[in-house]
Amino acid sequence: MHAYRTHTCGELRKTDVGKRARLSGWIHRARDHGGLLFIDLRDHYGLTQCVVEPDSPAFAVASEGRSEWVLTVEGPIVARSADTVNPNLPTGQVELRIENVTVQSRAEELPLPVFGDVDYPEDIRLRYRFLDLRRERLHRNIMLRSNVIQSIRRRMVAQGFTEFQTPILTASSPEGARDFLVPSRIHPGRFYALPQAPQQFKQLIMVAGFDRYFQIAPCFRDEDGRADRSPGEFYQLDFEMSFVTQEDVFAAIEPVLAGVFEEFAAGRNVSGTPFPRIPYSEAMLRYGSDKPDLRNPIKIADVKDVFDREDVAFKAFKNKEAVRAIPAPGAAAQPRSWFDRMVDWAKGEGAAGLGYIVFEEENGAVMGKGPIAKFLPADAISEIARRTASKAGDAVFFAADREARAAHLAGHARLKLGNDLDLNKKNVFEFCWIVDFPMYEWNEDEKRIDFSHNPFSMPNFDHQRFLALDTGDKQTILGIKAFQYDIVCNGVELSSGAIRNHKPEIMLKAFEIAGYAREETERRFGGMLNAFRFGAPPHGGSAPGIDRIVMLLSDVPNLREVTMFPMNQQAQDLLMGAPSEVTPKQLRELHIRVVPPEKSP
RNA sequence: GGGGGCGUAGCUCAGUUGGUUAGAGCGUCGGCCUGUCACGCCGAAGGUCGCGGGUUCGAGCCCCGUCGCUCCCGCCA
Repeated sequence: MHAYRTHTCGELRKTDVGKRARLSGWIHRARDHGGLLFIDLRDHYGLTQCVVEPDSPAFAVASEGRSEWVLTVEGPIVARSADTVNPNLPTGQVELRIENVTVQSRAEELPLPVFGDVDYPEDIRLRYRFLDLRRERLHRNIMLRSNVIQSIRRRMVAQGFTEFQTPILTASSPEGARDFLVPSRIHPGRFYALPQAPQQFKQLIMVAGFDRYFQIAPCFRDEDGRADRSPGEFYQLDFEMSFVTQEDVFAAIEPVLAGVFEEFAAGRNVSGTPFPRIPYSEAMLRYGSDKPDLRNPIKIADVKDVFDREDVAFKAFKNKEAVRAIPAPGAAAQPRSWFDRMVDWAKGEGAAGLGYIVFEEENGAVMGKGPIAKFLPADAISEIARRTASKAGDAVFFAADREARAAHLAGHARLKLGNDLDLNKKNVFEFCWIVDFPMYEWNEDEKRIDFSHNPFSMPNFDHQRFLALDTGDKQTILGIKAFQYDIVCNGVELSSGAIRNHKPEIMLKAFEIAGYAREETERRFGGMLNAFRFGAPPHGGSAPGIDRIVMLLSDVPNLREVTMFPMNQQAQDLLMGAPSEVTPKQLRELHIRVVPPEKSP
């Protein structure tokens, strides 16, 4: 007989009755009846009830056991009587009658109970992560994560992709985030950087002729955390393809994502392929966001021209850069206080206010009510109703401001209304692509043109005209779209990707437009530019976030629920005690001197 | 860097307008219990009310500061 177990704790069934078994696991729960002792023994696979009778030589030892001790028990498998079967347990038909027991390991009083389903404070959960991970929900989430990654690998390989590893110690990279730096012992004063993403490497892999690459890639960014953004490190399904158009990239990755989501949807619906493609400008108008949650049926409308009409007496929205109408279906039934709370909420979001109109039926016609309705002629109100698909019983809110702020407020109001009015579809994964991102944006603070997203995207613009552009032609430049695209699912940005700019002249010009002299671009990205001078295939790819995929599938609001050993929001590992101080010897070898921040008095 | 919330027993929490010795459940320890599966019953131990200062006859509660955790803004594709 094996030293520790003949079966797992999730394995025994009625057909095993009569066998002898040896099980090892943790005491999940013990019920001591004095004359009879039940121990629920738990391992990775499940739970088995074990019984000791007082005449058993094992009784004395077993009755000492407490929660989370590790035991090995041995004895016959017996059937439970009909009235003692536990239908909630896969092993509930049988129990192991303990004849021998060995205590493998004792447990002190627990700082975090494994049994039960109570929420505990994050810092205790993180400090005792090994206990938290024993608990059913987290254990299940971590297994889901592993299964999702396995499924992704299988599907990517089936699509003809090959997995390669890229360096972890590399050079400071061109993404916008702060780098984690690693000092070089051999080269005083020089530093490696951990990759923010394997962006340049995967492009070099394409230049090297490997055609279709992927990697479950660790990425490192020294930025502050959020519930859906781990501080420090996270994983992406990084992939890249040669000789492809944007549509080829979509066609390659859609079935992988849709397939993974269907495989693990557990009864939830997955919107079909192809995913809808929504131009960035339309997303910002209709959803007020570049990551629209399509479970929410509300669509924002542009009504600036209605309020600018001469016969509209309402002055507050005149000459605003944008006026957006956010429909609130069914909201006419809400009390006045509900509308007041919406207005207060908008002020909390930094808005001057939030006008609204309530649509009511009167003599067979739809009438507008509310504080601003009396300033609008009937046909203006019906035009607003038409554009927002509103009918009697509905309401409409207005956001008027500079274009970006109006879109932002309208987008947030849309989400709030979807939640508050319970309008959102349930148990569904709604995917979409956001396409046609602008290549550049105007930086009002510094009065200059910036890359609006990834500087390595190919402009969707005639190449000859692009090379001939006057860098001062602001209007044309701000109108240039890039071959760049995001995947969004249920309002969560899963990935960003692009068809890359593989032509050195166009890249130098693209950077020149954003204010980088050719010499500077050569200096910063010379490695890649140089590679592109020796035969670079047109290529593109993307990088869906693994953690966020698992978060959506396991329906949790926080990345720590799907990460084995996460850091806290302050980017500390409370279990291992990272970051930590190091010895003076280590610092000397690395040519590092620490200058502590000055304490303000 | 900024804003909100939280901090009371090992754990989850309650704690009235500032008023006697700060309570409950789980856990721990002791006792009883032969069919439980959130076992039950009896009893006990366990507290720097995050920390420091202040107001007050009196502070878990009010004020100031500070630390920790968390969520958000900034930041981050």
